[in-house]
Amino acid sequence: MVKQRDDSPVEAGDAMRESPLADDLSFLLARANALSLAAGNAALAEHGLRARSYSVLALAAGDFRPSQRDLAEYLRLDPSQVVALVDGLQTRGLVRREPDPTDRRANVVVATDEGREIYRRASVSARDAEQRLHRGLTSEAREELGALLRALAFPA
Amino acid sequence: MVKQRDDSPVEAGDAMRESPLADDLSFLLARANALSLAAGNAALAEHGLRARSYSVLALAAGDFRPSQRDLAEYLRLDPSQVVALVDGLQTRGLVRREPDPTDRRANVVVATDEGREIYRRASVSARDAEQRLHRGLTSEAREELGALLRALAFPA
DNA sequence: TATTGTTATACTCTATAACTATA
DNA sequence: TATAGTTATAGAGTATAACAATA
Repeated sequence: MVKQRDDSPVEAGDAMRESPLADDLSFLLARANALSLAAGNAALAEHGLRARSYSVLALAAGDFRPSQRDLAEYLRLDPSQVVALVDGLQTRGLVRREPDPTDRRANVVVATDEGREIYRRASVSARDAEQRLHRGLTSEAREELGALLRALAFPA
Repeated sequence: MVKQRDDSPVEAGDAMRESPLADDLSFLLARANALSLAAGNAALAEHGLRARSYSVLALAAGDFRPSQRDLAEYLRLDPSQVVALVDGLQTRGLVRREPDPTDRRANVVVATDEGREIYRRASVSARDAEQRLHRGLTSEAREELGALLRALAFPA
């Protein structure tokens, strides 16, 4: 994420619409992500979460019983980063490490009842923030964007 | 960017296709950006650049004569980060700070001849990497993705 | 008074290597 | 031999605050 400022994020852009970067999908992706991450972190702050801890909590609150390795792969984090994220959530009582009965090396990360409740509330804030950010798009456009991003995010 | 691993980035995803995050545009944007940034940085490394220095050089190589402030706004960087980026490029002789004749506070950042040449070569590498990453999309899909990302990256 | 570039500082995120206990 | 989790460390990126020169 990049520093969030109060002024409009455009301004200089008006003069640079035809910059060498204007058609660069990597640049557009990075800038869109920076705005999205800034808005997401701001919305999650009242729940004591950030984007990464929120995404770990979201997966722990589902029915997948992901191992830490699963979390690392899905979230594109190094396993060592998952340790710190799970530690933080576990200290707050939002997730538990449970032994995987089929593999004594592995921990399964599951949300506690409180974790599920915090996740539920945080997901409302996150959704609100996202809708505010994407208010310029029709619901069809959002749908299309999701399909295109899924193709990039999870290549065949 | 997240650590780049040799194995497929999917794996855990197969079991989590229907995770609470699977439809989260912010998450998809973050994951797609992580892959894009990793590929971009890898492609730019042989030119001694990274995504951020490349984007500064790209704008300095255009016809805009951007001030450091312009660069900060367009790239969503703090002005203090631009100082460091321009310092690095200037030390390598790829850009110059020129006084803005209309505002003695401001520097205009322009690419040197060598900077333009490095940029030209780097842009080929960047384009190749991007095409490899987006090979799953038709050119119409890429066009559509660009339009949607522009709407998010540069809100009205 | 406000803005441009700058310095300084702290924090978060990313990347790598090595270790242990299991498989 | 390989994998899951962990520890440690370094480097890159993000966020704030303050200052001098200029508008």
